[in-house]
Amino acid sequence: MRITYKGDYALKILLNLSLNYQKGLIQIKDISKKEDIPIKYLEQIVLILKGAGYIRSRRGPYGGIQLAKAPEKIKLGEIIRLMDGTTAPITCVSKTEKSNCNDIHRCPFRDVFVEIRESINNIVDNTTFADMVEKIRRMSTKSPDYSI
Amino acid sequence: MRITYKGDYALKILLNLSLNYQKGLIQIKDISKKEDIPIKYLEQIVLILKGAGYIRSRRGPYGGIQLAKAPEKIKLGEIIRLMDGTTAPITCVSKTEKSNCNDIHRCPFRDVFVEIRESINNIVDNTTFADMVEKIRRMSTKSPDYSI
DNA sequence: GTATAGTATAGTTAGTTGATAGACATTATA
DNA sequence: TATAATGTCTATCAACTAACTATACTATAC
Repeated sequence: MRITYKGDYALKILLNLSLNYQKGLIQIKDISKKEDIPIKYLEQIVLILKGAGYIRSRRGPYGGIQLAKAPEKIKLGEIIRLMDGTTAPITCVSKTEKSNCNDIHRCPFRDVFVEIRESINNIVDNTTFADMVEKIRRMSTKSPDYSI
Repeated sequence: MRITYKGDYALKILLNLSLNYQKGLIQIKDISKKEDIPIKYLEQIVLILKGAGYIRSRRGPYGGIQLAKAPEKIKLGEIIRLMDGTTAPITCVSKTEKSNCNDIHRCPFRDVFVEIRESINNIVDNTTFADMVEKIRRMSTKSPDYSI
């Protein structure tokens, strides 16, 4: 698994929205400024997240975006797979992408790769954005930097 | 971490050499045929492995390559890092590559990424080519396919 | 001296990533 | 209803990387 900027940006977007869950709309340009993400690139990522059902939006003045699901219902793994593809270290052991391994039964590395994949999944599929929010709240009771 | 063909090929090369450890030289072209790796690409990878001290070679007729270290001394992690870079899922938590994270103390994802990195390292740095050889021997007592 | 096999470096091709640009659609409100 | 604010959509591009290809060179055995 490799997390690219795209995936990292997506995580940051959803984190910001999670911190403002049920507090109204947040504007893309404000997230752009706060997280230092190029606005036009951010827009594209937002559209993907919206297309996948994670975000709701409203256009026009005072418009903006907000979470469409509760933070505790969104796992990091879903977002990483959505943006960057499989969590497997190599496609020959991916559950979500095609492989072209030809001697699947003789390769001694395979078990190792499967073990890695499972370790990763065990983490990313058991961590939600609610966990991230809680971590921030614990880190600083005031958490001034995340109130947009 | 993502393992590319380059890394995968390197693992296969060293596995073949491990299976023939202390049994003389193996020719690049034979590994190329057996593992179906384009020979010119394979040569480049062999040079990297040689430069890093994993392989010894002799040119000319009856030349070839062989392991320069015992299989139990070579960890999968070393090879993956050599060929494909850090094992971290994102450079902000890499020990071996530079990062440009600017709020290292406020990012709640960081701990998750560190946990993933450590899980991966725990696997790849505790598995050697001797383990792979043993796995093959167990899988088939004859292991006919690996005798070049 | 010639064939063999590794060494070295440069070039090619295809795909991905990260980003920019501009036109378009929707909405609030004056 | 006009206007400005905001998200939506599509196209394009530069940089990078992966994977491979080509060609010339060097050392060695016989």
